[in-house]
Formats: sequence, structure tokens, C-alpha cells
Amino acid sequence: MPAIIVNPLHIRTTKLLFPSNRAYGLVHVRNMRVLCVAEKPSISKAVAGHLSGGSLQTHNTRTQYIKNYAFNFDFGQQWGQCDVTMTCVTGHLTNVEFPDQYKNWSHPPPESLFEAPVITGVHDDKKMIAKNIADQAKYAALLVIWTDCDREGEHIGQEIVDAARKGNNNIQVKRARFSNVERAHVLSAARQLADLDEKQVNAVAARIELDLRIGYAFTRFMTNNLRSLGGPMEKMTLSYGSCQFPTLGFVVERYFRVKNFVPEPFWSIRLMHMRDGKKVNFTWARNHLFDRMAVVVMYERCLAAKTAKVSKVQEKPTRKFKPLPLTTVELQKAATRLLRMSGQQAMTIAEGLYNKGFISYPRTETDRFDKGINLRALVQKQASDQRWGQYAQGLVNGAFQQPREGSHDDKAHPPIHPIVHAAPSVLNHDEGRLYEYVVRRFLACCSEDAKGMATDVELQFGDEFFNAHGVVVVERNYLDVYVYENWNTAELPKFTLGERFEPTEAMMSEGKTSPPNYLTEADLIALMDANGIGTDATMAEHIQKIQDREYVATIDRMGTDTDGDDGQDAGASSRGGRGGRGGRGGRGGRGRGGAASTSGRRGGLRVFVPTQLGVALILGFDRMNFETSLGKPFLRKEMELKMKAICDGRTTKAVVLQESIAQYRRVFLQSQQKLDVLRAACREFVFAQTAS
DNA sequence: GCAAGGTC
Repeated sequence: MPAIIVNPLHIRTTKLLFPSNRAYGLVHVRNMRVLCVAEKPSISKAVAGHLSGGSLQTHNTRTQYIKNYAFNFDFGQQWGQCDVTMTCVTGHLTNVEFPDQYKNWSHPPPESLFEAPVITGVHDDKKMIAKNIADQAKYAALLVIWTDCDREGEHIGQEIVDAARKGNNNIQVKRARFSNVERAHVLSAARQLADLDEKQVNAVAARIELDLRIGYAFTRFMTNNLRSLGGPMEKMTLSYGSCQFPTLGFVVERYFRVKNFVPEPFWSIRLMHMRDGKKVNFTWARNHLFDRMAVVVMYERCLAAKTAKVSKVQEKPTRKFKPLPLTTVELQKAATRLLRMSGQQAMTIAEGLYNKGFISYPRTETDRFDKGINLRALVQKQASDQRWGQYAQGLVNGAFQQPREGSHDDKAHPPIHPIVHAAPSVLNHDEGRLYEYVVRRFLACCSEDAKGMATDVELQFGDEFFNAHGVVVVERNYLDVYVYENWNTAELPKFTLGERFEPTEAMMSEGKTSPPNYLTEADLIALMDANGIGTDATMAEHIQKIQDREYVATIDRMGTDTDGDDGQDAGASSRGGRGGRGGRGGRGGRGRGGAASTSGRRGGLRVFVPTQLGVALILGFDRMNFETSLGKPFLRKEMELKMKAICDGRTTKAVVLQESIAQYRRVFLQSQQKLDVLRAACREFVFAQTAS
């Protein structure tokens, strides 16, 4: 480790080189040169701003978005005053691929991809970025990694180290551990440098290699073997991926739950009473029963009693909680539900808003704000707005409340929030709507919960009990700014404990359980999130991918779901709703995207249904694999667990690779043996197409 | 032509 590099370029003031100058008499202490590298431009800029205290030089590089910032910073005891260059990459620098002799899809056969060598290389459009790092490293004694503090970030950090060593093999490496870019936090991270976590680097390296081998092998296998069925399959690429297939699996599973649903009749007692001009509907404490005779008997006892007695009256304060700070998953769910965008559209728009500096980083799992962030200042910035400015000003003037704290923290990014105010004129239509959502959500987070007074009345009628619930809103608070939510309330007329009356109406009613609905995009995102399929940055891509592959299509729910659903409670639906895998699954799919709705439609609810092809692929694999089902989220979860085991030191990358490659190769060989099962399933799809 | 993960 060279403490001092003898190279004029790393001496801060060239004047010091010449003893004849006024520097005469000074001790020539040369600052150490340090190279800092972040994962993306925004972090590089923010960190450089804090470390330099605002006094820095900005140099363009040969890559449009990347700047090199030069400044001085005192890293503390071990390093002291340093000449710093801060720059960044744009995500991963490298990619893995197979050697050229594996480019052909048939020879050598796809199963060879399980053992083939893999090559790590810098992608063409990242070459200039890598070179910038190598060049800057030449004059630096220390490299400080400032990538996001998550697993992928750790791996990107190692990629940066490798690039830097191309320019300076002896450079020392440290890592800054930070979870936000607040000034004090960044400064403290810079003075407590840690080391890269090799275990996390290895965990990600294992994932990358497995995804590549498995994805390519099964994609080639499916495409090679199913194209020969002819018809529409002749030209299709049939891809497999550890995220896209489980995503498809969710859609198919729900499809069968709907399709195989058998409604069950049930009976209930409805009680209504008019008082003070208000209709009060009481719900039966037993809700409903599946035994008609039993309900008849209970109903007759009610009628025999003639009058009902008020057995309980309770009035108590209640509240409706303000929303949690906004994560990527919640943003996408909200955008698909409230703004009628696709998740991917929402992400593209959010990235645009982020790059223009209007909102914070849009890919985050964190739903709690760090203590260091000045939320009031961010609220103040919204005070100039025509629509919510007055509300924001009210918060600043005293109504401000600390946001709720969720349980997620990715240790890399804060919840999504507005950075500066954006006038409507500088945003296009959809940007404006998404920005408005982010702002209103943020202001709601900084507000007080809505408050109300709840009234619960219980009646005894014969031997049966009935309840009515009413709420009166006392303070709307966050609801005033968060226009996407309402508090559905009804004010109950006065009932007095112990009073008796004859109900206006008492009827026995009949209904039936209703099937679950097809998945909305919000449902699908929630399922992926719960099962660890994809990341906040990629979920929307996987959903798009299975549409592009024509495995699923979206339809307008209003057009399909006509079957007697008048809004009974969902709790009844689960009985008898078990989907089956064994049945004659192929029928009833929606064809190759034939029923897909076009984008830009307003109103109605877009839901996902599998195509015949999607059904065929999932069923085909399901029917032939007894050991490991490729369409279930289980495999991805297993990979996640193995990555975690590597991070915890309970296993190693080598062991995981060896085990997992062997496991998937077994599945692959089984799939080859039972190819006929898959082909048979797909034939239905082919016939459905050629018949139409 | 093929994955998933970063990011612009």
C-alpha cells in the first residue's frame, strides 16, 4: 500500500513543486488521493455535495450522465485530509454470458448450459464507465465504495473494485455504510469506513449464474421442442425464468380457482328498521348458514318473539389510520388501482420525475422515514401549490404529525416523497397525476389520523343477535388531502339500551357463495411481493414480460364477471373454491391475447387471465414434475434462502452452485423424458388457434 | 432469439 504516490498529478497545488516560489518554508504534505464511487449519479452528486461542503469542481466524463467531482475532505484519523474524486456507475457494470461456442440453440444441446463455462465481462455500453474508474484509480491510494447498502449493491461494489484494479492493482478498498443521504449521516459514514462484504457479493454472484444457466437452458428447451407443434408456435420464443414463470403460475392458479368454483347456497336473516327517516340494516351475528332448515327454525323463533330488544349500545371514539410512507410496491398498486396505469408505466413515469429532481428515488422497500430527514421543510415546499398548498401550510403551521413507521427498511433508500414543488405546467398529464399522488400521500403521512365516533347497537330478537354499526366523522384531517380515500360512514339514529320495538322488516334471505375474482395488477404485485418474486425494480417488468410472451392477457372484468356477484362478503368465497390441477385445464383460456384490452382505457378494472399457452405451459410442467414444480414460487424462495445462507456464512457460493445446478439439471432431464406431456398440453393451444 | 438484476 503506497502511502504517498509520487506523481505530480496528485499534488493539490502545483505551485508547491517549485521551491523558489513562496511555498518556501512550508512542509510539503501531500494529500492522499481517494476515489469514491457510487451506484448511480444522484447518490454521487449528493454525497459529493455533503463531503465537499459545497466547494467542489465538476468534470464531465465521456458518459453523458456521469460526472467526476473533485474536492477535499478529511476522512479522519487514519486517512486525514484527502484529495477526493467522486464518481459513479449506473448499476451493474458487468454481465455474465456463455462463450461463443454456446450461442447455437441446439448444438451443443441446452443441457450443456448447466456445466458450460460462464464469462464475466463489461458490457459494451459500460466500457467507458469502467475506463473512467480505472483512469481515476491510477492516482488514488484508496477506493471508497458508495453503492447502495443492499446485496446487489455489494456486488456492484465488487465490480467497481475489479474495474479500479485494472488501473491500479494496489489500490486499497473500503466501503461506506449509509442508509440515506442526509448530510450528518453521510459525513459519519465517511469517517467510519468498513469493508466490502464478500459473502453478500458471493450470494449475488450465485444468483446471477443460476438465473443465467436455468433461464437459458429451459428457454431453449421449450422453444426448440414446442415449435415443431407448428401453427402459432412456430415462430414464438417460449422463455422460462425464475421470476416470470412463478408470476405466470399465480395467474393460472387463480384462473382455475375461478373456473372450478362451485357456488354453495346459504341462508340468512335480514333485519331492517326505520327510525327518524333512516333505514338501519342490522347484520345477523351468525352472518349466514349453509343449512336451510336450521335458518328457518331460527327465523321462526325471531318472528314468534314479535319484538326485538336493544341489548347493547356502545359509543366510542374511533380513527381511520393515515397511510404508511410510500414504497415502490405500494406506488405501483396505487397507480394501477387509482390512476389506471400499468405498474410499468407508473415506474417509467416515476423514474422520469426522479431524474428531473421532483421526487426521491422511486425504487425503495422502506416504509419509515429516518429521524434525520427534515420533513417539515419538504412539506413547506408544497405550500405554493394551488391545489394542496393551503393544506401543506396548515401542517407547517402546527398540524404536522410525525409519519407512521412501517416495518420495512431496505437500508438503502427512504420512502418515496416529493423533493421540490413541480408546477402543473412543467409536467405532462400522467406525470402530473403520479406526482400529485406522491405529494398527497406524503402530506397525508405528515397529518393526523381521521377521527370519528363509532356507535354499535346490538339487538336480541328471539334467540338471535343482530348488529348495526355507525360512524360519524369528527375530524377529517388527512382525508382532506388524501382524496383517494373516503370514510364510508352512516349515522345511526338513537337507540336506548333495554328498549323494545317491532322491526320494520325481518326476512329470511337466500344467497350463494361467489367465486374469487381474477387477479388485478395490484393483486399480482402483492402476491409477487409476498412470495419474493422479483424486486421492487423488476416486478413490473416480469408482469410485462409474460404479456409480451403471450402467456397472459388482460381483460376488462366488467365483461366477464357477470355471475351473480352482488357484493356478498368475500369470506364466504373460500368454501368449495379450491382450484384443481388435475382437471381438463386447457379449455376456456382466452386465446392468444385475443381478449386483451387496449391500453389507455379508463374505467373498469383490468384483470389478468392466462392464455391457452400460459395454461398449457404451467399444466404441462405441473403434470410431469413430481419433484420440483417450475411454475410455483417455491423455487425462487429456495434460491432466496440459499442466498441468505451464503450471507450468513452457513454455506458457500460453491456449494450452492453445485447443489442447485445438480437439482435443476435433474428437473431438466425429467422434463426431457416427459416432453410428450408438455407437448400434449400445448396441442390444445395450437388447435384452439388453428380452429379460429 | 434466451434470465434477472442494477440503472439513464
